[in-house]
Amino acid sequence: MKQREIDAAWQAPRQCELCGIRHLVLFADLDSDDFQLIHKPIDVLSYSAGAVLYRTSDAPEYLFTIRQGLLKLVQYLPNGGQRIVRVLEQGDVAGLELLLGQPYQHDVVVLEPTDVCRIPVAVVDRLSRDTPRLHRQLLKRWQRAVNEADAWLTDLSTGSARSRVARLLLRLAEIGSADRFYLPSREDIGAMVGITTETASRSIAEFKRAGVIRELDAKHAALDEFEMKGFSEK
Amino acid sequence: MKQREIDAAWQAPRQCELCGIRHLVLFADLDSDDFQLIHKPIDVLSYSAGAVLYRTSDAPEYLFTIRQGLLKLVQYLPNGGQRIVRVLEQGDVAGLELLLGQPYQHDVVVLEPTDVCRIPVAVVDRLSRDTPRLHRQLLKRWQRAVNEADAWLTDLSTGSARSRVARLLLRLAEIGSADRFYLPSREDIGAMVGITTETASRSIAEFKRAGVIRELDAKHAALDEFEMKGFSEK
DNA sequence: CGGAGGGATTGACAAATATCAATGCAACGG
DNA sequence: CCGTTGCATTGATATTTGTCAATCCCTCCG
Repeated sequence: MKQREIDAAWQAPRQCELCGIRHLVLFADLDSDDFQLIHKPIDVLSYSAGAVLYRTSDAPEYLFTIRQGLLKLVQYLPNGGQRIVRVLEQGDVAGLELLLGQPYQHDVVVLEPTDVCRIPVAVVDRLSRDTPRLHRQLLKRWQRAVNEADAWLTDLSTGSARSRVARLLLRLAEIGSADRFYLPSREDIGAMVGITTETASRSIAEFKRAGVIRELDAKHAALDEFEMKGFSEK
Repeated sequence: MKQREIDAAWQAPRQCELCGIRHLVLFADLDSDDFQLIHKPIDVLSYSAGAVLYRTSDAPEYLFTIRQGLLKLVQYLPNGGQRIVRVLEQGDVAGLELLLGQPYQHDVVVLEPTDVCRIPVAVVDRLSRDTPRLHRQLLKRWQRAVNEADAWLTDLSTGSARSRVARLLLRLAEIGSADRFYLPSREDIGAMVGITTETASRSIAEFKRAGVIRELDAKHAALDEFEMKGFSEK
């Protein structure tokens, strides 16, 4: 066990340098010397749908870079209500708040099979202190989070239920591949746009009847972007 | 004119070092040497209610540190709708997105008389490149923005109209002084919590009748926190 | 003083959404 | 293969919220 951890720690710098999607991730701008500052193991982990990356109550130990997949960030109201405040995809980072000493601010749950790099917070802290090359990437990640959050407020929390759902699907379609996007459960759709499960279901059913979306399998569909934009306006 | 600008540039470092609220602002951690890197004028400006700090269409030249006051960040939907996505108070920064090369993401409008430091983006860019002491403060500002945005999604965009308004007022009460908080126009309340002006008005009127809030003047009120928390739950 | 103008409030009604309940559908395990 | 289980869908109503319009209340200005 000890040995394995040490191996991982030793290999991490090399593996990171060779990472196929490094241009997309937090460590994009680091150089060889920077990687030598990594003295704790960074593990690549895979999760399947429904798995929990972490909960707000978990010990704040790791940041996660999303290599592949889709996750939801859930936040709870004092009265028990819950709301999905964002969705993470390739290149996003979960747990940035740890860098400023905060506990995890969300529960993070896997929607589509996901691969992540699990990075000890100490590693990023150290790099953050000693290499300016990480700073810009950190700022970019924060900025992206704010932009997304603002968009969820303006796009997904305003207007009629149906148009909110339409705008959500257009957003998910941009994340997905050309003709296939992740269609969340009706309950999750409701939690994303602030409506009930039933109303979400009615909207989706209506889109299906109108032929604006076509169900491919239980969790995926294709949509007619032009038509859907019509629905998104009122 | 030229001369005045040069004077300002020369004075900025000293004035910033002596700033009475420096512990609250972006430059909190800078040292004397850092301030020598400032080669463009930082001006302190005052705005009265209704003034516009900037619009999305403005040239991206300045960041603003809020010394005092209250402002709203407004974002527009393609179909013309608008939504207030956040409110800024003392210590907050407007225009952080410029540091990453983005244009202004909001229109920023003064709600209560406001003093700001207007900082040329080049100054922050330079400091950001050359002093790590600024980084932590930048990250803190971004983090605060995300936390606020998430809270606006969960607190102010979920539940019945009345409870959203209640939660908004509780939030504003925390910003204000002990027994006096800024009570926005009904139209702004609507734009903050995603309901119509009329529904906002009905909620406020109901709170007044129930004695949960007391109007002090046109734009200020006091509230009974305990009672209001009752309303905020359903 | 009187009148104009800009919010705020209220009422009446329409429309949208939530709620409660039943049914349909498909995957899964025994 | 059949029953169970977990969603999704749909229907029937109850509530909430939006819409349209009128009135009220101030403040400002001539």
